[in-house]
Amino acid sequence: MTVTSVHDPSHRETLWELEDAFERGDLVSVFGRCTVSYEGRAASDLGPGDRLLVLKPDGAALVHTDEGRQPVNWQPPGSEHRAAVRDGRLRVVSTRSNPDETLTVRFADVHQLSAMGVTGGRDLDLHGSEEDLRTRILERPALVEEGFEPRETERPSSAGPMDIFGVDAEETPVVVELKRRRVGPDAVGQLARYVRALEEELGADAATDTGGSPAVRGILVAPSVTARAAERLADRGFDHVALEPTPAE
Amino acid sequence: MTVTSVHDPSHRETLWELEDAFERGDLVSVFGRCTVSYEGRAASDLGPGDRLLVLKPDGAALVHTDEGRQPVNWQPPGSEHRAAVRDGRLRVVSTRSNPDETLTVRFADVHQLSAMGVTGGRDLDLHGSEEDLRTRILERPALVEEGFEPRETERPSSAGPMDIFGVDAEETPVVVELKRRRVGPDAVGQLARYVRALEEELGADAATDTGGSPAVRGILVAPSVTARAAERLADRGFDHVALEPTPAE
DNA sequence: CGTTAAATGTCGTCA
DNA sequence: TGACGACGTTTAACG
Repeated sequence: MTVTSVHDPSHRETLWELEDAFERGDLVSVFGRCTVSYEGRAASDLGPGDRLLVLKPDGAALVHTDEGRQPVNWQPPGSEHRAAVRDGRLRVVSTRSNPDETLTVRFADVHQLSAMGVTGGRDLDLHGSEEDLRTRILERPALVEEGFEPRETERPSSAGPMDIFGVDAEETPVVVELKRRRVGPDAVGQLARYVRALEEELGADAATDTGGSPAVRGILVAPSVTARAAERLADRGFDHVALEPTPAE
Repeated sequence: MTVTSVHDPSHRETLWELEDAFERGDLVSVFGRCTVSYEGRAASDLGPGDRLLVLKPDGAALVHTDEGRQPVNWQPPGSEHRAAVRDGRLRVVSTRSNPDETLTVRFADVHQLSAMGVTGGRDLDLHGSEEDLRTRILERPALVEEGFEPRETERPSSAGPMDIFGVDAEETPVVVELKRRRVGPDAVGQLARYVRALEEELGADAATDTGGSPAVRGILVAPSVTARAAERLADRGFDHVALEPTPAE
């Protein structure tokens, strides 16, 4: 592991270090005073100020100010970084295509440059996602409802794949939509599309009869729902089951 | 503007520099070999590897590997950073509440630390957003349709505020939903909710008559729509108007 | 605070 | 490559 570090370098010196770092595939961070402009899906301009520019060997570029989780400007992985000195000023340009986008960072001053060859793990072990919720339910279907029997996950339909397809104790088809956290109205709409698609598939004649039980049931599994989502659930005759992706401690 | 920079510092030396930097409100970047663990809405663990840790004075923390636009782990603004040396090893912990979340970075080695007091502009001038699209239409309503007349923007309804409310040449109420880019089925659902809410508001009796024209029209303005979104638009009897947020060059 | 919808969302997966 | 939905989404606006 090698780290390059230069303090208050000249623009031309920074250029050399950047070119070397690109060559080596280093992860680069540059502190400096700069302006930033972007043109692509949208367009933006950012006046002079001190920022942190991060350049990654996979093509990602990030411009960070002293605030926010999000970079003020960026370029996604797959972009190409180039550096040059024009009129004695360092300029870093990152471009990509599809869509065509360009990020330009013009430095007035470079305060600090570091570059590091990165080794070691990149694989994050993350738990508590929607997949954990699915696993939990498949292991213990009664968490959804007594007598619920999962038949298929990611079952295809004309409205896309539904999270879990199964039947209830009465053998009525059930579409289960999973959300790892509190949901709004959009999730109900998603569930409704799956239910409708399945009803059509099973035959329009099987549609809800007046006063009868529905041909296809919809169950939304989520820790909780907003008031508006609850309304829409009631409208559609869907059920909500309160369940966390991981068991409460 | 002052930049602090130390190369291959000891863990204890890093601790001092970090505490000073927190005190000054500096933007900090640390290159080093570390493990990362997170616990909060979800939980994750990341094995040993070289990473870039960015600590911001507003409480944001970012852990970046050599890949991806997104940090592999992070903490949002408003968190609190603390640093300590335990068993001779530097440990940086960032915590926040509501929800309770903790990010812990344990360093095996610190390669480089830089800290900078940030001054200068943070205000980004961004154009090409949905607001530009709204402005464009309000200036030239015929872009939506000949005879379209906007009456209100952000008009409230029981389903939330609609982007543009107006009437067509026949004085039929029109709900316009704006999207700055190609849209999927979710946008049609959003438009449908607004149209239904407005129909209910204007009186259920005004609902679509058999073969008659609808009581309330829905128009989706977006550069383009996916196939499934087009289906749903047709189902609902809504129109699509192809329009970019900024005029084509 | 909670709710809602936008975003240069980003990122994976699958056809 | 485009479409689709999850994400520890983040972020801003509004009640």
